[in-house]
Amino acid sequence: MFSKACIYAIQATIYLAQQSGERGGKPYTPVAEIAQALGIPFQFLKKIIQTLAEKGLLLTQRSAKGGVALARTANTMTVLDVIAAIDGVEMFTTECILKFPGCGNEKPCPMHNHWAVERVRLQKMFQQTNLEEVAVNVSKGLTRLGMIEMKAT
Amino acid sequence: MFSKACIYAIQATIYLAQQSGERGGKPYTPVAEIAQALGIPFQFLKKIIQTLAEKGLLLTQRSAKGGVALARTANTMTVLDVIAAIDGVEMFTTECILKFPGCGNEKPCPMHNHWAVERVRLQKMFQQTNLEEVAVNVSKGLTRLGMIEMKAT
DNA sequence: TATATTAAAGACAATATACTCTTTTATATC
DNA sequence: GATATAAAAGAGTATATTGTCTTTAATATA
Ligand code: SF4
Ligand code: SF4
Repeated sequence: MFSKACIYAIQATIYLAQQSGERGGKPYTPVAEIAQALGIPFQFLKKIIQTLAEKGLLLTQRSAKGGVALARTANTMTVLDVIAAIDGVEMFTTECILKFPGCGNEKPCPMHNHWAVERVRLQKMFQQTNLEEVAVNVSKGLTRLGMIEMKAT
Repeated sequence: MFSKACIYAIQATIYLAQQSGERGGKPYTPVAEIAQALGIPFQFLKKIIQTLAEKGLLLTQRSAKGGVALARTANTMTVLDVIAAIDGVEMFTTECILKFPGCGNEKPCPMHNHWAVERVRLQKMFQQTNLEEVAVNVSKGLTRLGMIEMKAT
């Protein structure tokens, strides 16, 4: 469905959304902390975060007290925004099932009529889910962000 | 979404479904013909077809006049059957979005509540689509199986 | 200004997926 | 039975993705 990089990006941004409401004078979170907390390979996560920063989703700051932070408030950033930055939205638009070049309504593959309905639902689902609401559920302990449940902070 | 092998498997089985109603005294289709017609790498397709045969979806026959054929009538074989044989059904059951081990209703990831609804719809969609109906649409020219439209046969 | 901390950058390594080649085996047909 | 055709089997190659390492640059703070 999604690349490993994309999954890590989703986890990391949700983690940042969780932090953003909570640390008063500490606006940035070091990448090492995120990687540690979520069990994501540190060096790999750095590259992913660079990409997210290039796409304007994150702010980065070097030096002590540096790290990364969401570029906008968590409730204005959707899971789809994150997916779009890493894997792109092609899976919801053109490259879905049989991935024929130039496919679509005029030149459909055999699954098109069925799939065209579903993919809109999927895209909407990711678009309507913003990082804040997800982060709140994680903080409440209703869902987990990593391999083990995280305790409420 | 699906591996290349899985996509090729779907295309090939639909092609066979298309043939099955049409060739009277020629029950088997050579893999080379399928690969040629659909623009799939021949050697790769052979391996995929071996897997489908091992899983009981296809019958194979060596020698001249040999080839492969569907093991059941096309209207009793679903697209989900083909997907299950190659990529498995994990994406519809356990390994969907964030792919945490042991996840599910009790230990959900942040997308679980949304996704759990969608994945059932997706699985049903592939389960309710059998190869015959798809093949008929291809034969009618309503949909295409390869990079260019196939003409009605 | 010196130091410690952290991101940026890019080369590199490991793994997984996609694809190819060669040899062998079965069997229909002549 | 000899021959030709096509699948079976398995080793090998190529490419993409995932993950690691090292060096450099920025900057907050002491
Ligand atoms: S024809 Fe439709 S369903 Fe098929 S791959 Fe193209 S956009 Fe997707
Ligand atoms: S928690 Fe649910 S949605 Fe998330 S990966 Fe597991 S099964 Fe899929």
